[in-house]
Amino acid sequence: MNLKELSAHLGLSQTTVSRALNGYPEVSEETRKRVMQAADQFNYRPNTRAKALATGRAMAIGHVIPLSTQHEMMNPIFGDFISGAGEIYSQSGYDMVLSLVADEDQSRAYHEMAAKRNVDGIVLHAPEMRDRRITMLQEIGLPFAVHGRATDIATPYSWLDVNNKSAFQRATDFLLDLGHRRIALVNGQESMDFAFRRRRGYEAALAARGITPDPGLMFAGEMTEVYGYDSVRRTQALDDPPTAYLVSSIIAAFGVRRAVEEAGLVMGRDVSIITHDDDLSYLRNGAEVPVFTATRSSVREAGRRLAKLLISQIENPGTAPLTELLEAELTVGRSTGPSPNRT
Amino acid sequence: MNLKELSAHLGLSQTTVSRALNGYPEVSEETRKRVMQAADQFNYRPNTRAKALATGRAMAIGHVIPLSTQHEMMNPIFGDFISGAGEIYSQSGYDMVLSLVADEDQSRAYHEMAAKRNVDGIVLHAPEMRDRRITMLQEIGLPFAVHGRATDIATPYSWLDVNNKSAFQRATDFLLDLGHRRIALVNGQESMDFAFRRRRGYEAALAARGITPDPGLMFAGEMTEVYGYDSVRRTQALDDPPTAYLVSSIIAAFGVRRAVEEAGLVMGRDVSIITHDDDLSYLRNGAEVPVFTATRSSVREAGRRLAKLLISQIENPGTAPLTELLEAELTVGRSTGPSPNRT
DNA sequence: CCAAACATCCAAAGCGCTTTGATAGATCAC
DNA sequence: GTGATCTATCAAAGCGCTTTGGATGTTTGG
Repeated sequence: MNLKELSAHLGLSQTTVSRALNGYPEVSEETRKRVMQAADQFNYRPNTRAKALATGRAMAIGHVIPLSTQHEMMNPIFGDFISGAGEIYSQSGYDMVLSLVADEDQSRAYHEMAAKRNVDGIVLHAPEMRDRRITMLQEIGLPFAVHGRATDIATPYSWLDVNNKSAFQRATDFLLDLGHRRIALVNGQESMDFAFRRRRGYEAALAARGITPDPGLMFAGEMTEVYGYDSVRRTQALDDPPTAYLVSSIIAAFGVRRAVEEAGLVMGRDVSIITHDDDLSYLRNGAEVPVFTATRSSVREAGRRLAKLLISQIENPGTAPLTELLEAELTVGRSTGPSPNRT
Repeated sequence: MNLKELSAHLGLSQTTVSRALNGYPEVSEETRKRVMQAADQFNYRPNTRAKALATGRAMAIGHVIPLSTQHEMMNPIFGDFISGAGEIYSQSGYDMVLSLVADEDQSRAYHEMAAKRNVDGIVLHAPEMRDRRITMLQEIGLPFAVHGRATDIATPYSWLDVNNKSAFQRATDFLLDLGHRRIALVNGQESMDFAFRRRRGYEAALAARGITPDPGLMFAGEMTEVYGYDSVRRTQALDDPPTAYLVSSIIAAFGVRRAVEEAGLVMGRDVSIITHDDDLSYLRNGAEVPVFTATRSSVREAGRRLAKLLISQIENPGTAPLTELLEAELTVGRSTGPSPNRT
């Protein structure tokens, strides 16, 4: 059933039917009601393709996912982010189109999206430190918003980010207050902007107390369970092992806990752990009392907000870029306690 | 730059340019080359919307994700599945559109997708035992393929599934061969078809050795870390605790391991664990020697294959439904060993 | 040398919608 | 009673592409 058939059946012009359905005022209430009813009865939905062509709006938002084997962006947090964003999209009538693209095709992919005009805007994921994709998208002129930020990009753009620096600074402070002095950082890949900022926060807190960061206690890598495990194994073999671990992901934190317990140490007594917690739906941090003390920020909520931000950007073209900085909350669980080395 | 402008610039008709770009034979090689070059130079890409309208093909495939809070389908395996499917889609020129839909809107969502004509086919996720969505899609007449199967649906449809029954039957057999007699099943939600089949496999293996399944050893629930942990805590409190655990997800297996180790037991000696392993990119089962003995089947590969299957279905309408049954491999790791209770 | 076959190209219709510009008829002001 | 204003409707153009059905010139066969 299409517009033509529907209007023929009603004995009205396509114009009138279209107007009636789209809520234009120049249609009598009576006919509008009649049209609505018929549309309902025949389960009429305007053909998206035709509508998009006529209006110039695709009513879709693109997410380009780098499909590299190196850093699997299709990672655990992605599902939750998408889930949050998708919620808003469906509320606002947008579709979400996902493109998985090999790293070397990134540039081509964005240009293609712009030229093919099948999305009204783009969400950029996992920005690196001075991500070339941002300037690229600025040149292309398609609305976009970044989940995260990229240090060293001068021209303004829309983004939403967690205050990673402050979160890790506060977490480090918290451990320092508990008397810990040897604090290991089990960070994500530091070419990623968020990881870089977290390290800055960690270092800033140490510096404020006159402690020089020990390179032997700082790790950067893919945030897997095994990575967390290995980091502990290596540091516990040191002469002066750390009494606390600051971890960038709850998955790695699982590995950290495993290694700690395997070494016969008790978490929260012999060794303290703070992890960043993206509040993933399938990896809840304990029930009533959190297992881990954590810097928590829901990535699903981030998805929701970034979606809103981008939609507003799309629907009000010409406005200045929007930005939003979320503060993570520091929630205390059972994984932290005073340093055993406290004098 | 659109077709009109491009052809004007070339001094050719739109027809010829279109034909040249789409590889039709009635164009001289010389002009084709000229057209190709100009298209390249101006970075011309046909407008998807217009093309879709003209051809009647959207060149997109829809994934409808139930957005229930009850069972979070946006779960860890989803990212990997999508990643595999997306790989094939981009190779074949399809876009992937994701719709997150609340459970109560499922029916409406499918009808809408069909009426709006913005996808050429649909992938159905996480089928329940006699999933109503399948018959619904059959009635609608939009091509679709199911990741998994639904018991008790008579009319044929396209699906791709892991042989869950055989996998869990073999795993149970493997444990029985090692002398285990008290084997716990830590299963997923058994309204899900895959979980139901796994239990059938488990029960079949026990029955073959004349063992009656003990309801006190069988669990069904959301496959979280804490769920795995709790299952062990409960069973180890029994008079006659199990010596082996058969687990439906590697995330739950982490929890099982944690509880086992916390109880002072050694995995692979005092207690054996076999888990199903979806071979997730960010949750690798150990390095050289797998940590867990596992029934393994890559969900990413499943995504790839199901995508191919659906595309073939779309491009050859009228052919019989396609089905594919993947066998999981049973890989031996360090989590299994002879039963300590063996006489 | 002429009709048939072929190789290239083009004008125009059509995909299903929105939107512009017009047209009737009703209502109003005076 | 008449021109102006509103109201409710419609015909037709246009979005950017593909595709049908010619048209034009060139070869080819006999």
